[in-house]
Amino acid sequence: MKTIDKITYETVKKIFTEYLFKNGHRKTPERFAILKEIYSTNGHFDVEKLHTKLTDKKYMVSRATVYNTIELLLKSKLIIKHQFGNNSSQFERSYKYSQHDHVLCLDTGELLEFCDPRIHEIQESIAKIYNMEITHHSLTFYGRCKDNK
Amino acid sequence: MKTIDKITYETVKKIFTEYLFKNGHRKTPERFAILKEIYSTNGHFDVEKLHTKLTDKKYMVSRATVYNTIELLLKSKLIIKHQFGNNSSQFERSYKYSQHDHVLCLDTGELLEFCDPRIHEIQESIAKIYNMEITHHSLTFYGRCKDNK
DNA sequence: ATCCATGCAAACCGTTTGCAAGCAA
DNA sequence: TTGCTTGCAAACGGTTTGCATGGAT
Repeated sequence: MKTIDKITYETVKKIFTEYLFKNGHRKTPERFAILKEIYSTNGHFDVEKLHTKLTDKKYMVSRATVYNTIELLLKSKLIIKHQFGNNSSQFERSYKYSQHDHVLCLDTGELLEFCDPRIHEIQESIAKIYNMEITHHSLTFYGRCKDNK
Repeated sequence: MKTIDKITYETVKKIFTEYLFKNGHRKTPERFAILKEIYSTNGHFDVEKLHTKLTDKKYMVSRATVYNTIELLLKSKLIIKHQFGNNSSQFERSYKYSQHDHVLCLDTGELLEFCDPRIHEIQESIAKIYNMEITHHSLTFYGRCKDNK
């Protein structure tokens, strides 16, 4: 059983509260329950998984509200979205989570994370060549673990 | 009006024919019509776009057959699949098309291509660190063109 | 009291599937 | 002739939407 990091949660709660206030959205208990659930665990999740975890904990939130809140959390930069090629979108918390990329094992579905400074260098080259402002990127390597017999 | 490169088409036709034969699939006119249509144009396409182009040319193929053939073309490595974050999958021909990555303009939807050798270097590092065999990767930068007023 | 947010269910849309008819081998 | 392939339509699954009810302000 993983307990939530109180300081981290207080911080993201504050960020979210400010975002909601600035954009004229209401502070509803559902929205904070969802934020708390997300920041209570590490790793990736999809909407279904998140919704199930909430309802399992007897916190009844509708799927529609989860989708709505996910949208707000994306805009407030508290989570990021990934599309790894499966049908459903994957999300992960982004506050205090160092920017990283992924390696997906095609055999086991295991998802590893890595960080390589050369990506940032490539990004700067691209920005210069195309005269663009790059806001973000998505990099995933697909492969197989050799030690898998 | 773009005309198909005869030599390229003859080559991919041969590759596809061999793939079908080796895997016990039949050589149907629909499959080759789809292959030809794909290799008649550059750039990215989704299933809907491809299906429309075929039926516009009075070549009536069902969507189901397009999906089926796309699957075979993916397996025979004649096309590759991308998921840029929209709902629908994007594809592009891959034979004689140098491996490249993408830059997507968030304002215009314009899709640029680039190739940077450093990605291959990162890939080799990852393969070594995680003891994996990397089969492919997906890298997309998202940003905005500065010269767009 | 206002009116945005929630919850439910229906709608949506890209993709997959089941099945009868067609055609490659 | 055999049985894989096609085409159609229905099913599927993640996501979005419409609307009545509820609750934040």
